[in-house]
Amino acid sequence: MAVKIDDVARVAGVSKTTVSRVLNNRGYLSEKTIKKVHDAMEKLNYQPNAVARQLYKKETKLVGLIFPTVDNPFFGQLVASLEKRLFDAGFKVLIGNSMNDSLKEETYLKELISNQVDGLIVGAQNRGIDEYHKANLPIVAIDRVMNEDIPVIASDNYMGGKLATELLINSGATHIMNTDGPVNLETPAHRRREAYEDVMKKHNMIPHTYLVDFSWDIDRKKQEIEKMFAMYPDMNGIFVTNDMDAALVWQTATRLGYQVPEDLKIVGYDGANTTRVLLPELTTIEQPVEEMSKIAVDTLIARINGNETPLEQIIPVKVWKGKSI
Amino acid sequence: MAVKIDDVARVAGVSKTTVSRVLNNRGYLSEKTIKKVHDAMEKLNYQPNAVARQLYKKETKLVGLIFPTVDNPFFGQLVASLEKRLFDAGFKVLIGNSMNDSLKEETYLKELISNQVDGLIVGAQNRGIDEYHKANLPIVAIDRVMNEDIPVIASDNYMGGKLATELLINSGATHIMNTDGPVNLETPAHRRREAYEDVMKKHNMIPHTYLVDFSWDIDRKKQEIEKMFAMYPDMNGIFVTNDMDAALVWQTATRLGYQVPEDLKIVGYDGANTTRVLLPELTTIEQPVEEMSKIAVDTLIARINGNETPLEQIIPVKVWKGKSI
DNA sequence: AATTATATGTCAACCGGTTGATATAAAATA
DNA sequence: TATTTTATATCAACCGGTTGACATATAATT
Repeated sequence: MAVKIDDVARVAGVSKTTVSRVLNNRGYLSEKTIKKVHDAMEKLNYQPNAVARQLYKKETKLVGLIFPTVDNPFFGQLVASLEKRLFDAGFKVLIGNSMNDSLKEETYLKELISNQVDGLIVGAQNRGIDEYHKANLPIVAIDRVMNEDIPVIASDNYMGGKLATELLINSGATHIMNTDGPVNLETPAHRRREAYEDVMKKHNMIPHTYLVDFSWDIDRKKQEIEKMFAMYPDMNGIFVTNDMDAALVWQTATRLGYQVPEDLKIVGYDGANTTRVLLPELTTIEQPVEEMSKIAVDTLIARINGNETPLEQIIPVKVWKGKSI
Repeated sequence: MAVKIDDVARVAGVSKTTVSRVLNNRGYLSEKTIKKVHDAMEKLNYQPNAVARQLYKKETKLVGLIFPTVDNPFFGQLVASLEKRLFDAGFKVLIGNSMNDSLKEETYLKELISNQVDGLIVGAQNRGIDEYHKANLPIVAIDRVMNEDIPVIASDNYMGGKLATELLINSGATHIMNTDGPVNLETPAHRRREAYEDVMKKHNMIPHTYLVDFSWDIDRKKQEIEKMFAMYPDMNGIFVTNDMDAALVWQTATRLGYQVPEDLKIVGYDGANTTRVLLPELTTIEQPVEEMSKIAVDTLIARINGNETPLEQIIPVKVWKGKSI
């Protein structure tokens, strides 16, 4: 049977209330009493039952994270960073990997609410989950548009798309493609494509976007990319909307006999830690993961404390110079 | 104010107990009553308070994961997989990234215990945390030796080290190095080095292991690897204990003018999803992440249910054939 | 000596569910 | 018709902390 506060009180020879006072550092306490209580806790190896406290306090110090998966350089780094910052701010993290499954995302949302999380940071990409509206809970979204009153943190996707396209043009590419996820998914990431289209038009080039769905598995992606090469044989530059796909494009290009960057120039997007170690040659647009994470956590905590926060916070991106342009 | 069970009872015109019965599907209930209650829950958008239930039931359906970080291809994939399997088994996941910080690991452990998790899966690499012994809790360790009575799941590290070294020898390398983490850390991963040493000796070669600490940052690692190249100029083969480090070795080699695999043959370890996409050219020993994850979750659930489990479960590895040997 | 500040204790209510014991009404059986 | 069985609902205690109200005792200050 687990040690409880009454056991500590008995061993320390004080009342339950006094032990609770020591635990919460409230009210008048003498050094002697504090020591007695601490000794008893030590002796019994007492760990207060957070669940009991949570029930009374209506505060769990838990934050839920709902993201597609941590098995991805960008989301892995983002979640790791969020977790660290939340830990430093005294929160524990309940995690849900929704991986393109609306039902799973909805289930997670319900369970997290049921577990009384103090707040939620959401980066999953599913649609039509109106529970978020009903959830009377502080929520912050990363790179995702949700309800009007849910603050969104995003990298400067438009600037990123613009930089990427300009890099390709300036390095001499003339037939430049773009990849993007499904258009009907309303994410700020689509601004990358908008910027690509704007820049292309400004340079009197015809934009072509090719669909590569985030949820496809590797083999499916490889097939589709191969199709793209077949459909657009003059392509000599491509802005790929994330680095994992960019790696696949590069590999396919090599397999088909293209030299990168001579025959094909590639620019990716994300620039996560892992990618920069495993594939530093890939020129890419680096998302400010640390800043996004910091602002997301700060914003969430502000909301939890009932403070006003901006509804949209856009953070500048950087170019990682590889050897693919 | 949140909706509670009494509100549902009032709206449905039944008692609190009846609502609880409906929620838990216990005792005699008429169809009519069930419908009334469901309608009321729907109408009020009721979510039961899991914390209250947890307090009474002494069961949280929470599992804690303590791992170094999810910002790493191997751990990211492993955690994603564990999370998925635990979710399917009805558990939610509380995550702690301990990143080589014993104090943080200990803090996590205490908080997870305090949060009454039903079990723990640990893959962190810190030493001397005896709280695990005191924790009267089902625990499973992945690739880590802990208490005698805590079951360990690991890939066949010895076989992996043997395969890696033999690959290098068979491809013609004659001066073969090995990297490993600190020796004083008792992890099953050291069996890779033991195998390397055994195979080298068997072939009448002198084994040399070079320390690369998992906790060093990228720049530090790069420096140390560069030092290694300076110290061992005849090196023409190397078995690197993880793929991220192997990528750094490869890059350093290229920078110093080595051709891979002509001048230097490299074999890594881990073979995670992300690595195989971003750097498929790296020949590596592939850990059976999915199997390890499955066995870890099955073992934990068995322990939670009070069943006996094997104390050590070793899972075979595979070779991923790249172009680095 | 009277007043105030400090230290500690007891008690009971509370947080929001769960559940064994118990009551009541309807249906079945004697 | 009386009694037992079955179906359904209610009551109150409980899970393990926290907290406000109130009592008491000692120490410090006026």
